[in-house]
Amino acid sequence: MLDIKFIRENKDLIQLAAKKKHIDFDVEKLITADDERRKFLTNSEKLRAEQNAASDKIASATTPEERAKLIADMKVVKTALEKDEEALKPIMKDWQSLMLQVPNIPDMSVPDGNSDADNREIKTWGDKTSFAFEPKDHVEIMTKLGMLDLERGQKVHGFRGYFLTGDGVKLCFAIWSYALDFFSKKNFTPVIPPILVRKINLFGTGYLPQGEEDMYKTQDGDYLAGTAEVPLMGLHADETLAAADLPKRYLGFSPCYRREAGAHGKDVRGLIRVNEFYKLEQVVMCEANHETSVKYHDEVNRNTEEFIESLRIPYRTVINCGADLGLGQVKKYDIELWVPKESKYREISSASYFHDFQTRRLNIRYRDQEGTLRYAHSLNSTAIPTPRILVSLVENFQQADGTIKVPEVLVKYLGKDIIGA
RNA sequence: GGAGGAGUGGCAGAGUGGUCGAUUGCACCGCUCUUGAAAAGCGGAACCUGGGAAACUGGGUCGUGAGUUCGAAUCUCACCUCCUCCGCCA
Repeated sequence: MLDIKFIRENKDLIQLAAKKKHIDFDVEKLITADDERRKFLTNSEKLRAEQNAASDKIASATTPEERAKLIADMKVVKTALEKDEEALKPIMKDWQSLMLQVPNIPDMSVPDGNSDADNREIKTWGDKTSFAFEPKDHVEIMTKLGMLDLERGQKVHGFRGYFLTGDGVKLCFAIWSYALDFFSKKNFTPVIPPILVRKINLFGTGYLPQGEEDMYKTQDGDYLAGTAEVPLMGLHADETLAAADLPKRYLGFSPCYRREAGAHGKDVRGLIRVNEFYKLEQVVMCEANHETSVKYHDEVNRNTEEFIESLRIPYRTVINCGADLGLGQVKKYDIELWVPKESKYREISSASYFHDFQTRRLNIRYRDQEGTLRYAHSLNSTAIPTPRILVSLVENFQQADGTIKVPEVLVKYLGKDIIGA
């Protein structure tokens, strides 16, 4: 959500933002609705002022006659007020719905584009793994080593279901433990949040109203969030933080649920796209200025890059183009890992910043040095998702005999240096 | 699942239809006194929002939303949260 005053003063910017993000939004419709809203609001405030003044007079009326007269007068005002407020209701509803559709403005450095194919590569790291043998894909490798059972996963869950078993599980635990140590050193506070959340948190983070289709909903009206970002942003909702406590750095660990409603034909095999997975997620709330946001954006993205580098998996980093940005995102980097069997880079991480788009919706503020209350800035980035990371990990580290060499940094967590030996 | 009780400013805690946006205490800020501090005294101070260059000024906010009323922190209803007891499950 943006400030309506800002929107009114910068409607061209908003319209351009919508265009760049390929979002269908007409800013003029909002301005018109806002004009209406203001008109009725001003009128009802005037009537209320009248009512408040009369109310004092009624209280101090000296004679019953005077009192009766004043009350009779006020009945007329009351009727007018009721009429005005009745008219205001649909206008407010329309206005609020439009306000939730206003896109945040992408940064200048965000490239134009129509889809993720237009994301701009800004960095590559490591050499694409070469093999002296015909490499296998992760499904074959993991199934043979008793790490993955897709067939039974589908029996139990259906399409996109999977069982991780044996060393598949142990490898996940090793990655989680390593990630916990790694990110704790970067001053992140680990958090296991509720992932079953109230609707309000999803509106606050910008996943609703637009993302309804991609979420699982319970019979109580709660939702299973697709990322720990949602509860971690909700954590400080309606709070005023101490400026001295900023930035807040949280490392969330949670299961994630995604219906993948718009992706039925995509990635139908293996562990790339599943309905439930686990993810460690970085969330940062910082003071409200652009440079600070940019600084932490680079920091969280770099954290994940470093983590991947320590695993020694080849990757590239891209700047997402306009069309690949969410409603509230100002800028986003994706990190993509090399998947040998597919011979392409696949997304593993997404780092974005929002300015005060989320904190405004969630009412997360702090008092700055001048004592002014300000909405904090928020950003988040994947730290590491499992089991998706296993796809690249096992494919890049597979050996001719079908075993997997364990990345050096994970050896002490897994307790062995070869899987399948 | 059933039965009760409660939600008021940073905290504690009054207020049960009208000068209440709210008594009071603690904490906080300024001033006086003091070599300095403490203590004491005096004064200030909630948040959101419209208008205004500013002074200032209108509206809203007592968990949330709706209702009754000329008027609601106060009455009614729904919801949320917390507490106590009973039951059930682990």
